[in-house]
Amino acid sequence: MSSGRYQALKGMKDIMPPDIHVWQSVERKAREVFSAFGFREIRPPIVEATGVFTRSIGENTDIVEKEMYTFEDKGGRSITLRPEGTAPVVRCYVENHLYNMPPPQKFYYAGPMFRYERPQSGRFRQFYQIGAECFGSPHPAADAEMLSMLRHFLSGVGLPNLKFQVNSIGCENCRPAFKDSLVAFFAEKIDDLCADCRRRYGQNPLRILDCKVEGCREARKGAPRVTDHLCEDCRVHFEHLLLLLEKLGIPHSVNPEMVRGLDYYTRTTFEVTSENLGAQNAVAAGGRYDRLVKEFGGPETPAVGFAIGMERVVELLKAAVQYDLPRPLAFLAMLGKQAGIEGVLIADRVREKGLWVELGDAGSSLKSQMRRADRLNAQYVFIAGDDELRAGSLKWKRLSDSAEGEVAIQGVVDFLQSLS
RNA sequence: GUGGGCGUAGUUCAACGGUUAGAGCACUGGACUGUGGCUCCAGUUGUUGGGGGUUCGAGUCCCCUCGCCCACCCCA
Repeated sequence: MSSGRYQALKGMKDIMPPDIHVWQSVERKAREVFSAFGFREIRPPIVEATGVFTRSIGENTDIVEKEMYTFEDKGGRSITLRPEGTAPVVRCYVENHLYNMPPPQKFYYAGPMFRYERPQSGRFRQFYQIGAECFGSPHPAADAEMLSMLRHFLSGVGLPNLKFQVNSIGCENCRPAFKDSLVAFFAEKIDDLCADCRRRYGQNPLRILDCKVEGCREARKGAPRVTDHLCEDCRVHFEHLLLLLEKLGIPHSVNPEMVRGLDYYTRTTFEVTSENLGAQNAVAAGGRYDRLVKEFGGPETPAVGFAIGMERVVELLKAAVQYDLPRPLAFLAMLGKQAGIEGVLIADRVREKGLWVELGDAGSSLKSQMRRADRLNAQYVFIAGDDELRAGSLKWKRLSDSAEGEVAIQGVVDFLQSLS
């Protein structure tokens, strides 16, 4: 608002109380659930050589073409703030020869990503993802495990009713043929397509399938469906995955029109969406990427992963769940210089036990200290004044019901420990 | 990159082109000299985002600019 001072950059936000407590609880839940599935944390750098992203995400995707924060470092190297988490993890996996460990190797990460886009509801230039990657298993069971883990996380955090959509976009054997049949299908309808789709027709015809323009919806009726054009292996893989999802009781729908924005996906892709978000309604998304490790110079290694959009999860949770703000166990009001010294010592002993105590200002009135205790929502107020110090004890008051009592100074720590 | 909406106190918002830009909440103090919340009283808070223009006079109208929000594109 004030224009002369510094502000956070466009699309970047300070995450602070009270929201930070929601963030922390989401992260805690992710670690808990992912650990139960055998995933371990990995923390790659936030900046990578630019090639890590251009080669994996795809040269003519929007991310690479116009959304990356790319700079030159002082040595003239092109470096990029990571726009997504999978490529750095794959780079790490290959660089550290993790393919020599017994498969599958399972990792998760959490942290900021950067994309230079126009911000809008649910979309930021610095945003946070929690992601998971599983290397070394080609089986549909691995895909199912990822989706199951995602569901446990979401319902564990308080979002049990989100929509799961799955699709299979085939592999390098069947996708080219499918693309060809799409191109053939749209060839005679090209005039009915919107300007964007006419461009997509040449670049990435799959994208025409999820265009929202009415004319394009109409034009694609009767278009060939990926799921009808899968090769035998891909078809079996997908059907097995669907069977497992059924058995696991994960409500899902197959959406043959779902397309992902990154080039590296093979076979399974999936997306979890919410109707309570805005236009950017994907809460989490992911899929299988069986060729990426090899492209990074490792051995052929199948893999599957997903990423969760933190601010979207937090947004939904703030609307759905009531969070209790952390509150101090006790507030120590002090009156006069002597009490001011004694009080600091008492509080120090209590805090040593890990209990939250706030100290009042010994120079201000008891009334204002009480008011501060109330605003902090402290459970107990302890009062240290001349009378109390002479008697070697403190008065206490419980703010919820105004109950009062006395406790020996020597016994304050025990007293508070018994309360917490 | 394109389109739309909005910028007034810490915050939520008022103010027909016309006096010194107001109110609720919040904050500080008091009524209650050592007991919070409720009530009452008093007090503090502004480059009306910034710059230019029109006008006797601009928070209000016009232009530029910056920022925020929403949508497209795309995505988590």
